[in-house]
Amino acid sequence: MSYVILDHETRSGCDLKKCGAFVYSQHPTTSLICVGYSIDSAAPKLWKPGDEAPQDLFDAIAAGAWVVAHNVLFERAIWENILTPQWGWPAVPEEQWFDTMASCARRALPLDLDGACRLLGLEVQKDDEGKRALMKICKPVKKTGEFPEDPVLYERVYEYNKVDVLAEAGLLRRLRMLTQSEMDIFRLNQRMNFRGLGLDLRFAADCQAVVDGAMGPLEARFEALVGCRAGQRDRFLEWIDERYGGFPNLTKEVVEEALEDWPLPDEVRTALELRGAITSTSIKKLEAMRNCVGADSRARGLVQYHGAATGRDAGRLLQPQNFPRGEVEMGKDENGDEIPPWEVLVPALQTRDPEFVGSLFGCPIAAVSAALRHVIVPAPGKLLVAGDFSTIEARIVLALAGQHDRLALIRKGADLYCDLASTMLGRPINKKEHKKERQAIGKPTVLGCGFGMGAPKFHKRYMKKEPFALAQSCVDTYRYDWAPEVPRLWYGLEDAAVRTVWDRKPQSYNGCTYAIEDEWLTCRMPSGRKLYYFKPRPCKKAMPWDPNDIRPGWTYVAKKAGRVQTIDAYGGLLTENVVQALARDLLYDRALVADREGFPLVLTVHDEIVSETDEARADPKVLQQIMEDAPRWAIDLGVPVGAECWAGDRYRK
DNA sequence: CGGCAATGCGCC
DNA sequence: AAACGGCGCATTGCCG
Repeated sequence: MSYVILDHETRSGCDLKKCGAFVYSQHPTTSLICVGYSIDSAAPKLWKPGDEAPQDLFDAIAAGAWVVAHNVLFERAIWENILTPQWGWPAVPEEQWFDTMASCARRALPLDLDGACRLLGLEVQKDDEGKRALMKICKPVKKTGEFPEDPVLYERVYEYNKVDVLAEAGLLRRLRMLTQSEMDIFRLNQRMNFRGLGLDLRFAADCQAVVDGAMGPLEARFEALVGCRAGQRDRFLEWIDERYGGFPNLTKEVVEEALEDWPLPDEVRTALELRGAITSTSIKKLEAMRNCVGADSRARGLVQYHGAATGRDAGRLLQPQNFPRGEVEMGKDENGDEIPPWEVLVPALQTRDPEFVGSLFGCPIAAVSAALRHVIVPAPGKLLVAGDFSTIEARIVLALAGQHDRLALIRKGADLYCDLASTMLGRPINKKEHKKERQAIGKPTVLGCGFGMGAPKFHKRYMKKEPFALAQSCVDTYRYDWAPEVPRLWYGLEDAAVRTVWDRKPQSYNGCTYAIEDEWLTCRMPSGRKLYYFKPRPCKKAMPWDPNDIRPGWTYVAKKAGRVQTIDAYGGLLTENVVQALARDLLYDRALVADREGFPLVLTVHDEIVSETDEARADPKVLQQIMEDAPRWAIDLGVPVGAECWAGDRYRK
């Protein structure tokens, strides 16, 4: 198969990082510096605006060559919005585009070109000087508003471009493309990114008006009280310390505990409450929305294919995967029926009156925060149809562990949280009469204990105010009574992986097969997909409970918290990885079908599918049917799959 | 001023 | 006898 490596260099007054490739490519000041390309490993060639059209490139594409770039959404946006309309370049069929970033993602490598090449030890020259040259000419000079025209810098950028083309070619040679099933998912991801999410900009402006109206007075009150701005953490801490000791920091956890339980002086309490509203960062999404929305009110390029090593997508730009859920109560209408919060929240915010919003919901900033996801709307004449899988990770971990009794209960319609609480308390628990037991014991234990969390962490995270013994009892119940097969799964996966890394021979456990492939440890899962762990190395490690108990273990290299780190692999982690990955495979198996059968996808959120479709076809029951029609591997594994779906004219939870 | 690292916080 | 994980963005603080 023939392939073309493509790399555009551009300049613009638009901020690519803030606005994303689509808005950037449509910005009037954006233009090409050059296009570098290499056909079938030939030496890179360069096209510059004004040059004759690169006929060899067009011929290769017309003959069906793959068109490959690193972060291909950028190249596609530039091609569609500049090269075709302004320079007459022919359209590239959707199926011909490919992205070396996707190849990196599949192998759990860093997604940036430099980082991936460096970690792989690929011999491509590093061109810092070229990069600096590009940085100098890609933005207008602040004072004049003109782009620098220094020919020396341009020549330097042309060289830089060639180096990048060669680096991408190196990546492609080393990593190759994707399996067919991953290619299908990659293409669905491209479609999603091109469709984008519709934004109700008018409502976003309403929200911003409420924020603007509320924020000034809040800031003024804080500054009058404390004498510094709310963002100045260290100065505020000093101020608190003069009035009340015992604040190690100002994390949410500490502040919440202080507000609830400590006998704070009134002024400290007031200042903390004010600061909470003022420093609320989620409302910055309103600005992000303005920045990355196109002329047609849609924001594109929001979902990174396989952004996490497990295969989950990552969010970009306005990051649609972490909208606050909001803690606005359901009100009741005159018949005593619950009113969905958005039906009150949205009209209230549309008044743009912070005091009115405050009178209904307490803090106007918190109300905006809760309403952020409602800015997402379908196109006129369409509806959002969406749904999520019910407690999917808890179900997958039980299935993978072979905990058949609990799976049978789920199939009979039992509620997992009630069932666990019942096991623990030794008496029947039901959803209606024992809300508290279900919520405070059943739910955290089912969700928290599947991946090896110990009692100390469990206590700290879920029941700080309860006796430690209760936390211990939850953890013990899960491990020894409720799902004893699950700990066996942790140890089984750990043992299989350790043996594979030490002996370099494949080992399986419960349908997961670890093997050494090239520079990776792979884990082939029941879904057929493989997880990758880069540079696995044997190591010896002391057990947490006894520093003298040294056992074989292994480490791998991955990007964590933004930088490359060596990570210690242990059973709970491996289990978590496989379970998260299987949930993703289930999601995309169904998403592909939904997309094909009348529910064009616009977003996925880990266990949730969001589609946008004509009002006439917007039947959530049909989507639910698609989602619950589990693939063969999930049925064989015994995963009970359930989905809850809805249709509506605003995004919601 | 810009880049980088660390931290905090939102989601699943 | 066993340890939660997976993300990105905004902000602060530090460095050049």
